[in-house]
Amino acid sequence: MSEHSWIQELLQIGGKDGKFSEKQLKILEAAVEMFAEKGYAATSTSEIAKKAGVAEGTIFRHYKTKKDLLLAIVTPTLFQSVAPFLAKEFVREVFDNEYETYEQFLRAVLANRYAFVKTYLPAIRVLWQELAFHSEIKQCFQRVFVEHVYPKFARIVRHFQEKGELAELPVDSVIRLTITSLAGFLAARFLLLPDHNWDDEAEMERTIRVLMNGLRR
Amino acid sequence: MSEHSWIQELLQIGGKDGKFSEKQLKILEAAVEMFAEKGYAATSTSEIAKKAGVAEGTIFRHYKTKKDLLLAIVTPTLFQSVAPFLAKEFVREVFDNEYETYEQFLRAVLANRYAFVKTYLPAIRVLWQELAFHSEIKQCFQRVFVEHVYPKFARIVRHFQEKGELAELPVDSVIRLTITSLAGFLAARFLLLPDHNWDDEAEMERTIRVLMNGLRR
Amino acid sequence: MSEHSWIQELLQIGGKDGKFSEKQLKILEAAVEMFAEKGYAATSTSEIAKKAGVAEGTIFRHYKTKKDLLLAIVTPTLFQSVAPFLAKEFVREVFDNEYETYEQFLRAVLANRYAFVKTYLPAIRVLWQELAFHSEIKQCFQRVFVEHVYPKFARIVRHFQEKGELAELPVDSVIRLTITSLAGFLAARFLLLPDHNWDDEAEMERTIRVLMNGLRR
Amino acid sequence: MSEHSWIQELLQIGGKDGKFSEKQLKILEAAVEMFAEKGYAATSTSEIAKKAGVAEGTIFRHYKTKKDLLLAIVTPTLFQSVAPFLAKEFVREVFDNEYETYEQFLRAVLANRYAFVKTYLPAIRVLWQELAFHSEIKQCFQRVFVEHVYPKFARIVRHFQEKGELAELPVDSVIRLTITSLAGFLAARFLLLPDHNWDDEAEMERTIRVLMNGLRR
DNA sequence: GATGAATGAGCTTTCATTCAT
DNA sequence: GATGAATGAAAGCTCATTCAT
Repeated sequence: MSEHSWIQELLQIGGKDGKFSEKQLKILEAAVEMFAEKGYAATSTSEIAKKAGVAEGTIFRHYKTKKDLLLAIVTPTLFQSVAPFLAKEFVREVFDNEYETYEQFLRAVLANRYAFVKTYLPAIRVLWQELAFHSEIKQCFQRVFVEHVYPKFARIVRHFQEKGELAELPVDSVIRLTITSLAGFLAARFLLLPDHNWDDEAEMERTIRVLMNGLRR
Repeated sequence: MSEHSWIQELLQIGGKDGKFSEKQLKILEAAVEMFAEKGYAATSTSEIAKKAGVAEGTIFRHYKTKKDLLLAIVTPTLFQSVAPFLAKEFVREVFDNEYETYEQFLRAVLANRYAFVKTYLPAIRVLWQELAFHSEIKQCFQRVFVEHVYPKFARIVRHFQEKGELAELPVDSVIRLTITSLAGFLAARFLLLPDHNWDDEAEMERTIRVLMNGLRR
Repeated sequence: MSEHSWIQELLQIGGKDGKFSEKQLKILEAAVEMFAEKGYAATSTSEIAKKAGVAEGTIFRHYKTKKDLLLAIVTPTLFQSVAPFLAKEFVREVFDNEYETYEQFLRAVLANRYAFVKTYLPAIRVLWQELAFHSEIKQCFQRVFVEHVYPKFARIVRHFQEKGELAELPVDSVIRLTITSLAGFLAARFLLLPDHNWDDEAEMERTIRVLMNGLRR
Repeated sequence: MSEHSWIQELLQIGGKDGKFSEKQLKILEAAVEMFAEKGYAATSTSEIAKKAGVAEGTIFRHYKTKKDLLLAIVTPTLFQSVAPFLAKEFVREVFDNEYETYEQFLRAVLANRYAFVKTYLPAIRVLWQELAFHSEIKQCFQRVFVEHVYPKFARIVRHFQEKGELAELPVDSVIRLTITSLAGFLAARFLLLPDHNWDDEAEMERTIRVLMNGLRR
């Protein structure tokens, strides 16, 4: 019946299946699209209601304020954005030699995040834009990064430095350079020049190769 | 008398000295700060007027609409952002062996753009945020890039590929990787983690080094 | 419950009964009165709202712009102003000897329009004033006149010229003189000197008599 | 030097020659035209200033308020509108047999007022429109009518009733019917259907003829 | 649970008017 | 006398939110 499966998937980080009614999904879908296109502040709830095909009041039955609606979109997106690092089995996979090299690890991460961004682009746009203006979101982002992403990432980097693959640069710098490289590709690919004629496979390959040449001992 | 020299400098891409009155500069300064902090759409003209210490009507005497005020800030910022590539002597400097290596060239560009971003951060924030929502700005940006930045950048890259310094990667990819690396550093440094304890000299050095290791033959 | 029957009647040229809510009628009534008193341009929507006892936003829920509110009043008034000539049975009545003479016909028309103006005076004032400034209204008026009023009026005049009652003046002049005489009386009576001590019956009788003496063979 | 002679003539009801400066005339001319086209309330002083080619402040140097500017146009126009009846020699001319019949008298008045309206149409439009909204103008108009126009007109009507030319209708009705007929022609000719293909001579002749047929004993 | 009319605060913009130059 | 930058009140209109149905 529902056509909104992508929204539903994005929002269901846990197993809360069936939580969203048909109308609710329409509202969320309409909101993501309009927020991505015009920005949160420049989108009116009446526009969202019209696009979603519901009455204005219906929005406020589900979300007490317009901002709640934004957070309902942005918070799950934020968590999904760093999902691999939240997964319990993730670090174990690295250390259990599922990835023998940092390069293999990068390749896996990039492929995974590429697919994620491609699927959920509008929601990511919204997150990215509004991050700058809403301190709750920014703080949430920083907390997640500091508590979950950074420690695991650092262990992985140190692991491959000890294995001799990576040069003895400061761990923070390696992380920063890595994220910048991968995110830089995704930003260029999907945000800045989405209409450019990209050879995705090749460009990802080059991105990894150049980065690894730079980072290797 | 005036304290707004930084705005004045930013906006005077040509030699239009003395063009801005005291009140106009106060308006522009207040607008940049508020737009950077809360976003264009979420900032009201009455807030700007109050912060600038002028009557609301005064804003509209100088800028017919709120959007005109935005463009008065964003357009010069956009041009200044790519200013080195607009300068006539720029390419000549490269080919006249002012820069013997791509690495030297990168170092000069990064130092220059680092200073620029540091000085004009709020205006750059505004440009960066609103680029996504206003097609006129986006188109202007793309035109400037395609007509001025890209061709010169490509010549430089080819020059150093022919000299044997750079690997024979596609020119577009070299440009993309270069911009991503430098802009990625600046974004991390000034936008994402401005409060982190950065050792700017060292991190810029590492950024250049890793990138060059990646790009070298 | 409702006290606004006159507005409701005026606006319901067709059989759209029950179309207007209580608040909508209050808005229309307040608007007609204020437009008549101060003119459209000099009346603010906040004044209308206050007089109507509704919030200002409520006006704009029903009428997208202030001008739409004007047109909602003026357009029906315009049609009602020439209503007799729009009625399908009207011409037949004349030719079926319901009126044996032009004089009888004039008497009927004048009595009818006298009652109309007396009842809907404020709305007619508004129509009359704004006709001069809004080309849409003027064009609508001209179209209705040329397509509906003039042809029927001309047939009637020719009919009584052929019967020998009216002199062989140009039809256009007869129509012009007739309308000028009747409308002139109504304008003097209700617009220019409403406070004068009028003997309406006698003055209407004189108006008809003098006009007919002038037009008769 | 000046091109504004018509305005100057209209405004100089007395012999105040040379009273208006070049700029003042430009302001008045621009104001009349815009008030006639859009109405007093819908015309801004800045529009007038732009059209007149002067600074906004200059208007307020000559006329303390926008309303003063309106009155500076409307008051002279009002007096000129009934000018014949204000002229001292006017009644004497009638009784000294300069006009042997009411019909001759009407013909003279109509020709004179026709020329006046044709020359000063925009100012008359303004007077006519604003009369309805400004009680000072209305009162001024009524005072002039009651004190100057009506008594003289009444004497003339009685004169020709005594001479046996006019029927023994109430004097007020004769005056009303006369004014209505002449003003009705001028209104139709210049305000309602200025673009119609008028044969002015013939229509004026018919107007007089029909009216006289109606009023004659 | 869903609706949409109603609200009133707040938005961008315009305006008549002032005043230092 | 003329200017036009500056004003701030008020204009038309939009908006997030409420609530009776």
